[in-house]
Amino acid sequence: MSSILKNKSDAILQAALEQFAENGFHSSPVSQLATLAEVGVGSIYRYFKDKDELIHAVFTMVDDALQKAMVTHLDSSLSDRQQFIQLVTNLIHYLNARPQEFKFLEQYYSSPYGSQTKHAKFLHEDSVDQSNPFINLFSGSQKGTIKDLPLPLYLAMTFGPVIFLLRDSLSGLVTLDNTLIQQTAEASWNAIKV
Amino acid sequence: MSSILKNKSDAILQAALEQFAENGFHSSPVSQLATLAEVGVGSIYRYFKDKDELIHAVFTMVDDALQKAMVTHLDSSLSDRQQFIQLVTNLIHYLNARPQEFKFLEQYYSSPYGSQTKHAKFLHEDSVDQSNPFINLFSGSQKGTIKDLPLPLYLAMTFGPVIFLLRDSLSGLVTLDNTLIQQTAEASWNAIKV
Amino acid sequence: MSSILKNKSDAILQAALEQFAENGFHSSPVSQLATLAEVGVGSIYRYFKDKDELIHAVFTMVDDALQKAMVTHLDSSLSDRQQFIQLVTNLIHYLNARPQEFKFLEQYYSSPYGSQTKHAKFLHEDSVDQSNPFINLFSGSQKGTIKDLPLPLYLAMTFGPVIFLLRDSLSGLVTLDNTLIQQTAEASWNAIKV
Amino acid sequence: MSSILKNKSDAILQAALEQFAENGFHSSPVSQLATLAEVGVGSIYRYFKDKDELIHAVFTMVDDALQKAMVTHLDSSLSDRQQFIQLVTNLIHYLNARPQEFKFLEQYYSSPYGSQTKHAKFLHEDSVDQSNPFINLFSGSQKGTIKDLPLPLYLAMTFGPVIFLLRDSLSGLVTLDNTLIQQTAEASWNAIKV
DNA sequence: GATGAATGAGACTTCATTCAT
DNA sequence: AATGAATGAAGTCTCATTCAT
Repeated sequence: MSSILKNKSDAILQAALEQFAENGFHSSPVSQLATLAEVGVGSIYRYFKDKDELIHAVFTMVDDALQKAMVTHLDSSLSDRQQFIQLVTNLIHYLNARPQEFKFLEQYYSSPYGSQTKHAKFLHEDSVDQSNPFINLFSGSQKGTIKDLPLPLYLAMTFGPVIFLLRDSLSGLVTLDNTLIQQTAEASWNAIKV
Repeated sequence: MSSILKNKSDAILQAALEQFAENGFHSSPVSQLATLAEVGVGSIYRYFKDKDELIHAVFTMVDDALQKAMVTHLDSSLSDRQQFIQLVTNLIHYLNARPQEFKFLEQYYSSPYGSQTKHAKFLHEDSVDQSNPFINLFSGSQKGTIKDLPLPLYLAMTFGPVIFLLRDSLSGLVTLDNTLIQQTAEASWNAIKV
Repeated sequence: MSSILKNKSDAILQAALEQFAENGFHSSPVSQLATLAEVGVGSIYRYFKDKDELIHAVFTMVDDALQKAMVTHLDSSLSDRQQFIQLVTNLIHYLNARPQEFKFLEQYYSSPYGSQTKHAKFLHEDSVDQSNPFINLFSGSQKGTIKDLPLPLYLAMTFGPVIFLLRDSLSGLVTLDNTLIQQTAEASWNAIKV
Repeated sequence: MSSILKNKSDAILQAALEQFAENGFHSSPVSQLATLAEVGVGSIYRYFKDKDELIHAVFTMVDDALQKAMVTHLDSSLSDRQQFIQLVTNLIHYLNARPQEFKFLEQYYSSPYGSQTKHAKFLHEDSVDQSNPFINLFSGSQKGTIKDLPLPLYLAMTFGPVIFLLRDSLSGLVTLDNTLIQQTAEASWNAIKV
């Protein structure tokens, strides 16, 4: 048996992501995940203590990949504006191509699960290290390229519109073509630039 | 008699809103709603076909009130900029003071329930009537005060950041004081103004 | 529907007693209890928080009845010897006629459930009141009719042999006829009398 | 090789005894026994057909040792009284020092497992051989030292109180010091002596 | 022989919904 | 109209047992 997923754990995570995105946590019985992952129910409990832990594990998987995707092609030799637009563009492209990941995250953050985890990571001291492209970018205020605003507001102006648009895109209410993506990135930049 | 019925129905809706916001749809047994609303379980089924219908009814209640709140004090004699800032300010004040409503909406939209309903209403033809203050505002492009952008992008730049900030506010990650509200509204305006 | 048991709670307790005695706690699925009690599974959880609580409730029911049975016909005007023999006789008759109750108690006391409850009640201060026939009896040492021994030893000499014999009786290894019962009661008395 | 097998089998039996005594049969997963015995789960099934057989094997191990312990130091040249007291003392000392063995036996006998096995062995014809010290002792009636009672009653008066006291001792309700042990043995003797 | 990953039957429990009162 | 006791489908999780390595 040579599955695409090299190990059972990954097969379970992938199946869980699909089901959770499609049906929500509470309409995805563990038995269904097992069927989709082509494993026995009991196997899921070998790899994950319970359903909650599985949900968190899916989050970690999705979030890690998203973090990486966001900073792809971020060239620190470019202007702040160009970097910012690259970042937003990355984000939209990545998530728009991955509706399951986006739906999962939306659901996760607005559930009791995500209320603990949150995107608090952005704001935590220990994540504010120099290697974080965000921080370099938003410290542009010191360089006079962006306004001097509280960090949460930068984040809100960056991620808020993107999330809102992605929802509409997923609903089929709007088509996220390159023009719209470019317009969005520039509008966000205009919101925070000097 | 109809007034008594109205009261009972309202009591149920209110109890449901509280429980749903606090515990989520799936951790709010109908029996618990009944207890909180001080009615019998069976009575809930007299007013609402099933739990799903109740959830949608709560949404309608919350959404209607929100729509009204947003356009409060919108003086069409003011400048587009001032009207826009008033609108965003209304929205933030209203929802920040009503965490239950906000949590409910977040949960509703990112669940299988909301995926159908959506905030599609904003974009539906039949809501694009002249009496809608939004439309007047976003038709400012014709007056040269805001950029000529697709409607969904206006909405994204208006509501996206607000929602993002409100989440952080509810999480306690940020305090939404008047300064921050003002900064947010202006940043959003800068994103779309000419 | 006019059942023998006047209410559902009693029907459940009775069914549970039967099953527990026959198959043990862990081989008596709740679903089976429900079937035997002729109620729905869910109904059991209306009356008892969980299976553990049901087990404890059965114990209370059985133990209460046993306590009453033991002191039946205890005439304090009789001699200590006669009272003692009456007590032991009561106990044997009662439990020998009720194998289910006996099996249940045996199982309960030697399980994690009973380890907490124990027959500690006999030894607890607050049960050592004057209305307790046991205490009056075992305070016979002050009247010179029984030896001056620690209370636990009285209890051991009274109940220990009875329990042991009842086990054999249930196993069919011995027949507890009146002669044997009388011999047992007298042997126990001889063990503690002056 | 056989010595290695023996060790592995013993390790399993010992681990099983500990877990069963501590947690009960049904709260002792085979996997846990394996971990404690430091063997693979599969190995347990090499030595024992299934969990039931393991339970019975533990019983045999514990019971054999107990039988041996009881007749230790039984000097047939001593008086019946002295032999009897030695026997009871042996029993109490042995089991009071081995709470696991005692707990296991209690649980075994009051479970569906023990209902079959029972301590029937005492009463079975084939165990009533002359080499059994019990039989010699209880045939004292023919020598006029003990009353002429049915064998089951002798056993009840001998073992019943001991078991009852040991329970209390394990529960911490009583301390089985030498005085109490002596008093117990004598009380039992008084119950059956002429 | 030894191992432990994999399995699925089956246990406990919850809760939306019904319906007799 | 109002109630809430009763129900059982369905969900989560455990664990004895197997079998490929």
